Amino acid sequence: MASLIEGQARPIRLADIAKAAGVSHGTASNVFSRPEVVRAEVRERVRAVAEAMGYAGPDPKGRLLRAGKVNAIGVGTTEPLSYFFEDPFARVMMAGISEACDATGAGIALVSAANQEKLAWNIQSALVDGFILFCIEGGSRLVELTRERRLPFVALELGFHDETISAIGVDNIAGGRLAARHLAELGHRRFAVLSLTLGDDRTGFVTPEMVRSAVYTGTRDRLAGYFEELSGFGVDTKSIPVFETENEQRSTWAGLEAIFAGGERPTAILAMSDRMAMIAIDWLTARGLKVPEDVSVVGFDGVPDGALCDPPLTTIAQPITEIGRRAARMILDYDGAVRRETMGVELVVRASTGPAPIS
Amino acid sequence: MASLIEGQARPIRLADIAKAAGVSHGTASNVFSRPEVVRAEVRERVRAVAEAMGYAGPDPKGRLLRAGKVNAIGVGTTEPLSYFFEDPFARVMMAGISEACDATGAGIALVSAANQEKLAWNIQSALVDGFILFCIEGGSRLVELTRERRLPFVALELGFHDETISAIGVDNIAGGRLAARHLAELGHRRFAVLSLTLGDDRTGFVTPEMVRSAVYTGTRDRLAGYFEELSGFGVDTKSIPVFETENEQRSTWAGLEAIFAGGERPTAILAMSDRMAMIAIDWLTARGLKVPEDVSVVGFDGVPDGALCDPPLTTIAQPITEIGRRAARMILDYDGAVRRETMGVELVVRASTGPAPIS
DNA sequence: CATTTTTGTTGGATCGATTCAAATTTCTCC
DNA sequence: GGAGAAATTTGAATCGATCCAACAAAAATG
Repeated sequence: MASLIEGQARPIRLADIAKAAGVSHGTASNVFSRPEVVRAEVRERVRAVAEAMGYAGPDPKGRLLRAGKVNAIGVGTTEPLSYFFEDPFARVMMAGISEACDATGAGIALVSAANQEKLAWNIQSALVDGFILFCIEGGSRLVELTRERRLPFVALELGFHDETISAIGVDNIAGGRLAARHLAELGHRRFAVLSLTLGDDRTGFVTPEMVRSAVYTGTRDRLAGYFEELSGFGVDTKSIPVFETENEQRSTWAGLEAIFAGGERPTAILAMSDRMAMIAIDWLTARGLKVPEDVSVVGFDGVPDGALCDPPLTTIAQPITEIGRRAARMILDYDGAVRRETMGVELVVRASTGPAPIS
Repeated sequence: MASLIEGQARPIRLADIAKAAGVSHGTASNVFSRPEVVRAEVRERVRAVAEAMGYAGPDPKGRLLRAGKVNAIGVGTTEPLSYFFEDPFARVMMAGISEACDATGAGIALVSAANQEKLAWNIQSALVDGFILFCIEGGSRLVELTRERRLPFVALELGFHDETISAIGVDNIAGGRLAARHLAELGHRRFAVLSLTLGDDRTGFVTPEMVRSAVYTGTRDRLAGYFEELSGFGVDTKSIPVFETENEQRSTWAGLEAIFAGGERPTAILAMSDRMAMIAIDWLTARGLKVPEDVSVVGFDGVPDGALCDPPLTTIAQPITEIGRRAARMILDYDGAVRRETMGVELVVRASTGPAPIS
């Protein structure tokens, strides 16, 4: 049926249809975008001509320029694109963003890049009305690049203090306290911390000065929460080993090796992400240490995988989906204001934590 | 620094800075897109003016219209957007697509919609150079809508025979045979099949006539593979219950209930997706039936979750990531040809299958 | 110094639609 | 039949850039 898809040469434009049907551009345009204002007879004639000529419908590229709004939001990260589909935290967040976008019919464009130049280019040329930024490693660079685009944007998990930009985060101090209190109440007194990064591209043990000069306030606050609470239980926080990792297996293993190489082994591990916590559980189990009988582990984030692992993970749950929804709505309903929201977190007790072993 | 982001009234255009800097718009354009052709002195002057006026850089909307190519590929489905982040099969596929896109710097736009009208609109207005279609339920509608856009597209997991469109799929017959042979060689003789849908929106037991008139040839072929192979082992395939599900929990449970309500219980289940297979394992375990001692289960797809579940799932693995990569490249390197590729599958034996129980 | 080459700049045309004020046609109703 | 109202249609202007042929200026060459 219809015409063959030959003559690849020059795609048919609305103007071609208008001429062929003997009407003006204006009318031809109306046939597609506001059919009710065109007389039925004319409308059908134009439609027939369009069909016969194999017109694909008004090209969104043209419409876009006129309309101004793209009706899509960009989600950016410095990780490779596959991060969105593989990382459990990102996935739940994306589900929340998707929900808000689905509700208003907005699209989602994923923005990322292997290297910095490409990232800059991709951000500059993304066809979106605003950005949601996953600020992990190199978040400040990402924010800087995005700021130049002068489009609304929201930073997620904002790792640094910049009051001039919109952001949604969680109460990291409260989360840290909740985790620490839970373990302390179970009788634990010897701890170790698997920390997210405090600055860019570094792993290893952390000193108090490094904490003070932390770039990422999220990390700093969780640590502060842990320490404040533990101090209240009479724990000497200065002696707690804090190992900075990159939230992946290699550096987390290195951290665990280093922590367990010392003489006084911890009976409880405070991990700043569920991912690290689960890696830690695997590592401990492989070493013959039972979780939670020998070592308790508490994570942070509350990703669904945590409930499925063995043993199920005790964690500080963030309202990830809700954060995603709100972030998307901030962009969709942008009103020019800088908004900063802090969401609450809650302790979810599962089976990776238990009473401190009798020493 | 720079100028305040006030005067929201009218964003600055390239033409504005050209005038302010006293150069033509052609030169101003060159400053941003081909800086090497403009004299250093002029270039810096224009840049300074742009900076001072708070110019956000050339608007991609404008560039796009001229350039013609969007440099992004659309991935469409009839499921809600969150499908891409939640379904394990989709996630692996997206990882493959992401990889190819990352490599060439192309973007990904997710296209989906709650209802049909919105879906049509979203497909019509997606800013992409081509589409990759997840053809699940309602795949034919999706293909029809996309065809009207007259942009290159590839169907994934093509569920119906339409030789005029590009598609990438797997050898479903071979996969079916592999699964069936494995079980038959373990001594199984009583089977049940948890099938994907043969047509749209139906669940329940399947009759031979329904198989013959199947809309989805993928489903039909897997079934054919199962039956051909089992016949070779002397199994009466006519007596094998085949239950059509929607690849989710509710209908899969219903299928299992129906299958196990009968007198002669199967010792082996052939599931057409890993998802169903895992749901089946849970259901059986909850019923007190041991997998694989009492009932063996083999899945189809080879998603990573299958290796993690308990017991780890024996399955027919598709090269999902590779399919994704190829699909993306088909769009990125589109040459006007209709391509149809069939990928091989392989049997991955894990712990969900074992010798048939002695009856 | 005249001529060619090289290098930089200009401004009109174009990409493909939408919009809206003005012009035209059609319809109502006396 | 004609005035006035209502319904349609027109066509120029616009969205924001890039491209390119033509021109101008500066540099190199004979």
